[in-house]
This record gives sequence, C-alpha cells and structure tokens, in this order.
Amino acid sequence: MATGRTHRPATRSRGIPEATVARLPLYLRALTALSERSVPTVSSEELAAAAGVNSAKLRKDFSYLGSYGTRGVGYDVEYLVYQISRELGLTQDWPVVIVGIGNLGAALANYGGFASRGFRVAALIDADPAMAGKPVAGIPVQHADELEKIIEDNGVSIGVIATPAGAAQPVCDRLVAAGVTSILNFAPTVLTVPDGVDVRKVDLSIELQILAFHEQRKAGEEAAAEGAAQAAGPRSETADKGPDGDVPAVMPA
Amino acid sequence: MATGRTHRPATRSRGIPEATVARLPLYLRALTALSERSVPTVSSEELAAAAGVNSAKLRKDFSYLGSYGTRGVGYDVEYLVYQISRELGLTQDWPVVIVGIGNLGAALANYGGFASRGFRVAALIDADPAMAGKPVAGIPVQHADELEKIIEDNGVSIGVIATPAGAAQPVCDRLVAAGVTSILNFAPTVLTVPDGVDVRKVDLSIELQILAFHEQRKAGEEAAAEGAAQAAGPRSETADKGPDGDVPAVMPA
DNA sequence: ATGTCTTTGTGAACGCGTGCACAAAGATGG
DNA sequence: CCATCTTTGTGCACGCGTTCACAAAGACAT
Repeated sequence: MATGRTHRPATRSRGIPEATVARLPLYLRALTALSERSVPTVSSEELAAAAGVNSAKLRKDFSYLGSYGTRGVGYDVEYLVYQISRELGLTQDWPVVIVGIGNLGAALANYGGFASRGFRVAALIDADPAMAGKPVAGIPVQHADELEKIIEDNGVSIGVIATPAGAAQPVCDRLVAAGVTSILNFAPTVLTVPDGVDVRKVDLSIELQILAFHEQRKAGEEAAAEGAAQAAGPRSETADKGPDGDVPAVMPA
Repeated sequence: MATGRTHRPATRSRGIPEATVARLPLYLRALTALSERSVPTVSSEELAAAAGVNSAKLRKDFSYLGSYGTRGVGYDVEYLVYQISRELGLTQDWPVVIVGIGNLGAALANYGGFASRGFRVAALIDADPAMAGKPVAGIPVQHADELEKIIEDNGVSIGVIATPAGAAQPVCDRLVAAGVTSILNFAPTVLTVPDGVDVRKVDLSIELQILAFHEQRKAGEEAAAEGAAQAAGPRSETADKGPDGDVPAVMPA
C-alpha cells in the first residue's frame, strides 16, 4: 500500500526545507509591512521579532535562498521582498477556483488576502443549480458541470475545496483529473490523491480540539498545583475557570 | 504545525508529544465514522488508512495514551472514542466566543463542526454598533464593549479572532486580560501573548503561498525534465526558473 | 492444553529542525 | 590603510518525531 500519499514529498524541494518554506510567507508579510513604511534595511534580529521567530532560525532560513544580506548592515528590504516573492512563485499570477460556495466558500471569495498577492479567483463553483449565475464577491457562481471546462480554459492548477465533507473527495477527484495539482481543503475529510498532487488541510475543529487539550491540561495542572516551584507567572490569578461543573476525573498514572 | 507563539513550552504535555496531540482529532473523526457504522473493532492498519497516516505511527500515538488495544484483534471502537474524547477534553463543553463577525466570522458561526462536539458558541462579538443585536446563526451579535463581561459571565477560556489584521492584537489583549487562555487566530498577524496562553493560527494566504511554492517547483522540474545536465549543480541558480515570461516587474514599491 | 496466527506495543536507529556560538565579512572611523 | 565594531552565515550538537522490525500477547482452532 502506497502510504506515501498526500503529505511530505520527502524530497526536500530544491534543497529548501519544508519548515523553511512554511515560514517564508511570514517573513514576506513582515517585510511588506516594512516596505510600506519605507524602511530600507532590517537586521535579522528586528525581522525575526516582527515575524515571531528566532533570529538564528531566520538567518538559516535565508541562507537556503542565498546570501542576500550584508554583514554589519542587515538585509535590504525591497530586495528581500523580491527574492522571497520569486522563490514562492508569487511573481506570477495563480488562477484559483473555489468549489462549494456556502458560508465558508463565500467568505473565502470575499477574503481580500486572495487577490492581494499572486492569486486571482478565476471562478466560483457550486453544485446547487439555484446558485448558478448569482454573483458572490462580484463573481458569478458557475455550476459544477462546468468544472472541467473552467479548469482547462483558465489553466487552473490550484483548487480550494469548501464543500461539505461528503462532497470533498469526489470534487477532489474531478479537480485532479482536470489538471489541478495543488489543493487547499477546508472540508473535514482526509483526501486521497495521486502522487504529485499536494494537499494542504485547514480544519477548524481540529485546531479547536488541540486547544481544548491544552486548555484541559492547564486546568488540571492548576487544580493540582500547590507546591510548584514554577517561576512567577504573570497570570492574573484567575479564581476558577471551570466552565460548567463537571470536573474531569483525575488523571491516571 | 505547532503555532504556539513565543516558545513551545518544551514541556511535553503530560508526556504526550505535541505531534501526537495534533493527530488525535484525526483519529477521533475516523473512529466516529466507524462508530456510526456500528463497526465494533478496528485494526491499527485499517484505522491508519482511514486517518491517512502510517500504522506504526498510529500505534505509537495510542501507546502514549495507554494500552487500549487487544493483540490479535485490534481496538474497540467505542472505547477508543471515549478515551480520545476524554484525553482531548471533549467530554466537557467548552464555551467559545467569536470576535469579528464579518464574512469569515459569520461563516464560522454557522459552521456545524463547532457545536457538534465539545464546543458551544457562547457569544458573537463585533465592534460595529450596527451589528449589535442582529442575529447570526441564531445568535444575536453583541457589541465589543461587552467583551469582558461576556468572557467572565460565561467562563470562556477559548476565543476565536476573525477580525481584520489591525484589530487582532488589541482584541487578543482584551481577551487575555479577561481570562481567555487559548486563542484561535484567523487574522493575518503574529499575535503576542503572555506565557501560559496558547495561540493557534489559521492563515489562508500562507497556505496558498506554500502551495504556490510547490506548484512552481513542479512546473520548473517539468520544464527542465529534458535537460539531464543537472548532475553536479548543487547551486542551480538563476537560468531556469520561470515557466512563463521570467522576471516580471517587481511588486509595486 | 498446545500450537498457530494475528496484531499490538515498543526498543532502536535515523533524519530533520532548532538553537548556540563563533569565525568571516564588510562597514565605519581615525 | 588599519583598527574596531556590527551583523551575517554556518558548523555543530541536541532533541523530537518517524519508521522499522520484532518480541510479547492474546484469539482461535484442533
């Protein structure tokens, strides 16, 4: 069974570690803000603070791109913006389709961050015939029957799935068959795709559940913390945050 | 994808690795589906396939929770659902507030995944007075002035930020000051929070940019597929990179 | 009861990512 | 031109996470 699906290509893309790639957009955002304030150069320390990372990590990240800094001075903001944009492929315009124009799909279509840099909403697609023709975010919704034609006509290679869970896999299959090779999935399902297709998942309930785990842990520690030699926490000493009774059973060892 | 700002506490939460915690919701979802189909037991191999992970990884993940399987048989679905739910803290109900009821906030409020398991939308909050009182997803929007009171009255410890980028940090500060210790941030900003507060980030444009990077790489490889002169070139700089007209005008300065 | 067969649970090896600490590089001033 | 000071770029070590491979555990048949 080929389990090497959906995730890590294992092949470090052009020598740039995946973890670094994931941080480049963060740096780019911070740099863009600096650029708008006409800041000419920035040190690794300053930029790292703005991006919320370690400065050594930032320097190492940039070292994978090349030596774009000047010792004793720092990095040229404009130049770095260009280099990172180029590396991320944002100097070209990526047409994107959004499939599933419900609450979330509509919100995504209206999201400014899309069109802002490098991405253009090429089409909105929904399976509901009643939606067809209705404009959302200024773009008329097209029926799912047109999916293949839209993909091919616009040369779309990135698709966003915002359908209900049940429709996600079939939609994904059709997107891939039509030529899409990158998918951003908002549906709460594990998508199966052939090799060579990248899938990234954005899952609200998973994020919430992870937060709940830590929240529960904090509550548990707090309740069981008497003689902790912990450094003084700047916590506002909350009385009790027990939501609604029901204290969870004590943790087993 | 540990977005725990500042520093990851390094303290492996109760011995359960962060990476494992991030996968538990995935397992839980797969198990719930099996439960609804009244499947009594499942092997690590089957469950791993359903969750899209390696079976060895799944077994190791479960081993951190305890020995809940039966050798030669597999795992009892119902029992495992309960154990994971308990571990994630989903046996209690977490009141959640959503701040910023724009397109995205409204979509989140309508999202079924919220109320489904363990989470309850306690309040919708927006800074626009015109929104106050207007029902969204059956819940009347409340004005931001009420934020602190809402948090305290409902014992809210998890907040969702869906405001514009500029408002995110101030809102975050107020949430934290009022007692929130876990934040799910949809605004494209790096949030700064005191120790003890967990932040997870969901950033659409970052995800898209990561996809664009891989997409560009695929296109580049494809274009250079005929050239076998890539033997000893560790630093294949410049030359071939743009599938289309290369080096377009730099971004607006 | 005994043997066989299935599947778990885990010890160990490996690889990736992170952070430290420092030498090299270049700017700046005398 | 030389000395000093700042900041980059990176070698190295460490720890986390993943994967392999296998022994232990239990079910099931005879």
